[in-house]
Formats: sequence, structure tokens, C-alpha cells
Amino acid sequence: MTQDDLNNQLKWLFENAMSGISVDCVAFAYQEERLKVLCLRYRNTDIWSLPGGLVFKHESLHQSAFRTLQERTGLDSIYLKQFQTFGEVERANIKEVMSRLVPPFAMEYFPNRSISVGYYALVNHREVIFTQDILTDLTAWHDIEELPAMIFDHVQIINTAVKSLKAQFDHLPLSYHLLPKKFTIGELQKLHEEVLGEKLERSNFQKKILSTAILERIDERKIGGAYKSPYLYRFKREKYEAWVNQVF
Amino acid sequence: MTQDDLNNQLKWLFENAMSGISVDCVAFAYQEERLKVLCLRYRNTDIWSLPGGLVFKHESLHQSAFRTLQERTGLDSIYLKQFQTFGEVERANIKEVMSRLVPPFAMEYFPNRSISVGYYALVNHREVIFTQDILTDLTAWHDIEELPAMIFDHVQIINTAVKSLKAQFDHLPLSYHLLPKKFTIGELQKLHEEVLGEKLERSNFQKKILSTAILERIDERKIGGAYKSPYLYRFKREKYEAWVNQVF
DNA sequence: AAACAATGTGTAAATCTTACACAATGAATA
DNA sequence: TATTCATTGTGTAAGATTTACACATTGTTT
Repeated sequence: MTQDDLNNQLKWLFENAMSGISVDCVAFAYQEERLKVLCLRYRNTDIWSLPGGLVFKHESLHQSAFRTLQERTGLDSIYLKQFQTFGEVERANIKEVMSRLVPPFAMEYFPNRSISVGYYALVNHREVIFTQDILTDLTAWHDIEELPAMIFDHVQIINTAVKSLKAQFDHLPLSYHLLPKKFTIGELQKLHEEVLGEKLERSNFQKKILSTAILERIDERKIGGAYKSPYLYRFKREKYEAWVNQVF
Repeated sequence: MTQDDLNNQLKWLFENAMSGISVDCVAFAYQEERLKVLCLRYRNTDIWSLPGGLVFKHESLHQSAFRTLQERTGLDSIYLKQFQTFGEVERANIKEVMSRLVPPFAMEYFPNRSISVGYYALVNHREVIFTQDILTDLTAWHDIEELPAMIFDHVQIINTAVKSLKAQFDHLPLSYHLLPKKFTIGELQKLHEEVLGEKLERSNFQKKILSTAILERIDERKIGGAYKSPYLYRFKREKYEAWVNQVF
């Protein structure tokens, strides 16, 4: 990677993208019974950021968010939801931060102010294959309670995304995107408790979930766990898709 | 208004505002038992649009939405809520539409594509004093079921705003912004029915509303109505403000 | 003065939520 | 191998909330 390469890449990017606007993605995964967020580390620093970037002139906001995450994770099925746009004047001290992350000659490309459209994504971390890019050298899942130092207002963006996720989680079968294909009701309950931030009563949770009939029991039990082996379930494709179409 | 005036005004505007991004406001009012939206008519045309415009380099998105509505309505107390950002590539055929609304020389200022951040507002139409600007000659309330021909995707933006309003109306005392200071439970119920799009059972509605204790009964009855005069109520300031602070 | 429709209040039925009980299961323990 | 035991699956009663409807009250309408 030479200086010319970076220069050409940035030049091309800023010529083909809209100015003053970017998309940031809060990609959630459920790993080791905790909610995690996908974060990127800038090369040779301990400064992190959300995946995201400029919007090409020929792509929609949604397409931009999808492309960004696809490049990072290799996934081609990602649940994406726009949740808020961040437009405070001082939200991103671009010049100050970027002067520490890119070579001086590249600074001319960055604007004084940028507005960020926030999307949250739900992904199955088991299917993710990370890819790095020109500016970053590490991609990692971070517990939402233990975030690293992040640029701009990215911590605030994450916190807002968590609130939106909480608010919508009850109504929608969002667990579909976070759990493995087969799972137990206990695992599903743990996920709900983690997202909602409160304990749920086991037997009532089971009845409530099963009464929606969106799950189907598999003729197979979870082995290797402690004590009695619970049944495994999976989402019913028809039911799930009916819901997707209903809410658009 | 000379051509020079318009030219100077547009030149100044595009120099001092961010490019490629705008704010559009869906201002709701409750008038004659119907939900209405504030619309603007372009001079010498029958083409309408939402109030909104470019974001100045020194103002936040929220400030921009507030300024726009304040200039139009004279109000200095407006409930504002960002609800969605619209970023489809083809959402606004700017060149095509603007060529019919402004003189040819002004066309150079308009970009090919613009992203719109949508805010909905709740206003008390009784306190509104309309003001026109350089491009528009009429400001009017339109029933959300009978919208005029509008530019770009403004009809879609309105429909999305209505959905957001519906989704939030149950949880929040939004009626506060739409009703006069004093009102009857019957009037409040009509408003709820209009927003939610369904009939509500009278006596249950009354009990539910009063059980929240956010209203206080005034020692006064509504006169001039048909048959028995109902009590008048108003929102309790403490209760309402407690809620505002709680939700931020 | 009587009729009337909207209003204020009450209540029982139906539904949903919550709390807890208990037997079944199969891994853990001895 | 037998016993223990935490987890799981299911049931049920109490409590809370929602829904439907009844009825007396009120001030206008006739």
C-alpha cells in the first residue's frame, strides 16, 4: 500500500460519493449470552469506530448500509433497520480525529461536518468472516456494556441503537437473526432477558412464545447440557415471512 | 422581487447550507375533528410541498426543522420528532420539478440528488399565523386523506409520518399539543379515534384516561353543545413535564 | 313539561398476566 | 448401578386488565 494508492482510493471515493453524509451501522450479534457490537480498529491505534462510510451517488442509504456490512462480514442475508439520523453540528470532530488516523496529504478530502444516518443490523456471528480494509487492521465484537474508545459520537449512536432494539424486540421475531438455526426455549429466553435487561418468568415465557406458534419443535433434543435435555425449536419459515411482509 | 433578488437569495442559501441534504417537516394539526397537514403551494402553480429546506452549516437538523416551522407558523413552542430519513436515489427528481418552479437561471444551484430527514410536528392550529416566502404563495392545512399533488416523495413522507404518529400516540400524551387548553373527554376521544383509525368504547376510554391522572377537571362545563354539558379538563403541567423529562 | 341523547359512573364477564406447584427427565454424584 | 438433583414441561389458581353493557344523571331539544 503506497501513499499513491491511498490517495487514489480516497480521491475516487470522494468523487463518487455524496458529500457531508454518511451511514453508520450498529451490527448486533448474540455471543456467549451477551449482546455484542461489531467495531473496527484503525491501523496502529487503539481508536475504534463503527462500520460505515460515505454513500455512493448511485446507491440508496439502505444499499449503502448493506454494502458496508457485506464487505466487512461476507454475509448476504442481513436484517437492517434505520433507527435515527445524527445531525448535531459538533457531533464529529472530523479534522481533529482524522489527522491522527490518516497521512497529512489525505486531510484535504475530509469535510468539516457530516451527518450520519444510523442503521442497526442483526447478524448471526457464526456465519461471519471478517475482512479488513485500507484504514483498519482489526474487526471485533464488543460487549455493549464494555465499549472501547470510539471516534465521534459512535458510543452515543450505539446506545441509541440499543434503545431502539429494546423498543422493537417485544413486538417482532428479531431473535431469528441472532440465534442458530436450532435452539432451546431457554436459550431464547436468555436472549430476551439480555436485550430487555430484565429477568423473565420461565414457565410464562415458554407459554407466551409457544402460543404465537412461530416456532416449531424439532424431533431432537439438546444434548451435552446439564440435567434434563430440552427440546430444540426452529422458526417456522411461513410464519416468519408472513410477519416480514406484514410489517414491510 | 427582481431576478437579482432571487439569484442573490439562492446564492447565499446554497453557500451557507449543506449540500445534498434537507429537512422536511410534516406538521400535524387537529382541525374540525380531522388530522391535517401543513402544505405549501408554489407560486402560480398547483404543486404543493412540505415545509422544509436546506440545513445551514451552523445548525443541527433539529434546529433546522424548528427554524423552518417557526418561520412558517410564528410558533415558538412546537413538538418535534424525527421519524425517518429518506434516501432513495430517485426519490426527488429535483432538476425536472424545479425547472417548472423557478426561473431557468436559478437551476444551476440545485443538486442532482438530495437526502431528506423527516420530522413530524404537532401544533395547535389556533395559534398559527402563516407567512409566505419567495417561492410559495399559499400555506394551508390539508386533510391527510385528501392530499393535493405534491413534489418528490412528499406524499410518501406524510404517510410514513402518520404511521409513526399512530405507533407512538398510545404511549404518549401527544394530544397535549393538538387540543385547545380546555377540552372535554369526548373531544379527546374523538382525537384518539381519528389518529388510531378505530372507534373506542366511550366509558372505558374515560376511565382509562382519568386513571393516568394526567388530566385535571376544571370547575367549568362545556356550554353550547347538545344535551348534557360535559366537564372540561386540562393537562396537568407537572405530570406532562414529568413525562417529557422521562422520555427525553 | 316531556322527551332525548350525551354524559358520568358502576359492574360483571372475558381475557391476559403473574406466581407458584409438581411431575418428568436425564446428567451428575456416589 | 442406584440415587440425587437441577432443569424442563406442563398445569392451575390468583391477580390485574380489558371489554361489554347497564343505568341513573343532566341540560338541551321539542
